[in-house]
Amino acid sequence: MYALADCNNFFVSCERAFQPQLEGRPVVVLSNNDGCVVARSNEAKAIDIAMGTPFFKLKNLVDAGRLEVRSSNYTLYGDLSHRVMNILREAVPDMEVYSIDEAFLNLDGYPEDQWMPLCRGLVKQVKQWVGLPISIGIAPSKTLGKVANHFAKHYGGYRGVCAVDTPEKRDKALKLTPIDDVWGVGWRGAPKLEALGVHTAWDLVCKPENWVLKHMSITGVRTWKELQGISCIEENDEERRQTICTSRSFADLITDKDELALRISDFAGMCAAKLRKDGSAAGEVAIFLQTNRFRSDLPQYYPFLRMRLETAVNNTTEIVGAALALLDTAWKDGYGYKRAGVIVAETVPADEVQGSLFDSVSQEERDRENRISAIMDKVNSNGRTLLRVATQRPGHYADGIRREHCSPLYSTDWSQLLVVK
DNA sequence: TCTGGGGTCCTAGGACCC
DNA sequence: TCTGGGGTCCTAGGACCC
Repeated sequence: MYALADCNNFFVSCERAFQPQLEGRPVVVLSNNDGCVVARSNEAKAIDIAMGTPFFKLKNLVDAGRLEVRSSNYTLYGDLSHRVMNILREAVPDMEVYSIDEAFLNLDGYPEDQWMPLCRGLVKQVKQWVGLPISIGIAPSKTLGKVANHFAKHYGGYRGVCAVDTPEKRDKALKLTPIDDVWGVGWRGAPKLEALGVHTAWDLVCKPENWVLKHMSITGVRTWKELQGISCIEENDEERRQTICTSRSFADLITDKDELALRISDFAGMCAAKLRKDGSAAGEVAIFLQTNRFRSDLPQYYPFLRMRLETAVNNTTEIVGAALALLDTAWKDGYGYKRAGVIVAETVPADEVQGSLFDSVSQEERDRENRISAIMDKVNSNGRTLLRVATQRPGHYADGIRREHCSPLYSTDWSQLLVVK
């Protein structure tokens, strides 16, 4: 039996935890670069602000005082997420952090009559200790947990916790769940299923397995089983990511190669640090550049280049070097670059790297680079990039990214808090 | 003027092997 | 003119998630 704990309107709730004047008001949080809406309060949803709306379309609402807006503050959200997860883990150690605002708690081993009081207690505790509202759905599969969570979130009568733990409750819940609300059925799949006469989760469950396999493939069959309470989505317990990407859009178009090289160095350095954090090394480095696709008046160019490394590495110097070599090939004058990124792939455990006979870098050199990277990690451990290679950008990595409505780092940076006061 | 960032899994099709 | 059968591996692209 699973309990899916999910923070309500997470980014907005994080802002509200420190700015109670936002309570009861329509609030949106924007993506990086103040691009588009990525989180909405219930009041913002009520005035039909869609997920992904470009911010410039909402400026008049903000100017009229009818909408509150905040830039995304991932340092704040990450810190509050940790606090929530620690509370949940304390209560149910067998848990899987699924995303920044969601976790699956494994209730197996807890007596059935304790599920509800345990989860109600967690809702109350997270609100009291962190100031965030959460909802919990209890069910025998993760997909049904999502369904239960949806009811907990949208109907006040459940007081934050809904259990779909009997066949009767399950059938009733499935009949009330539109097919496009089902976890695993996306915006492309839903219209297709609608056309085939499947409008609710219940309609899908009523189809035979071979029908589901034919129209939805193997992943659809898993969803179909999960909706019947047969758990078949396992935890991804692989701690090593297979690919790691660091990318950003820029506030202004970049037309200077050296300027772009600074950003690419930064992204590559961040990828290398993420690799080391995972205990991984990458066998491939790739970069991509993108012009502004909305500017039909300007020439467009979307290069994606990659190179295999002789030996898998995770030190900053070599990853940055590879990325800059790719930039040399990818760069073309005459374009305005709006977005760029670095991807490291083909990851392997750092302590199981296969050496190469033909490696151009000696083991001594690499050991030295690895030691330097280890020192960088220690010095940079408070989240700030104080130590960097010379091709990286001076100043904070977020330079060049628009964040005009950003809250202070309330929970992690006392100096900023005092300045605001 | 202004439109995000970071992942995983599955499938189809091509290249290649015998 | 007629032109097999059975595999594996890799890649690109699609679909999904948050």
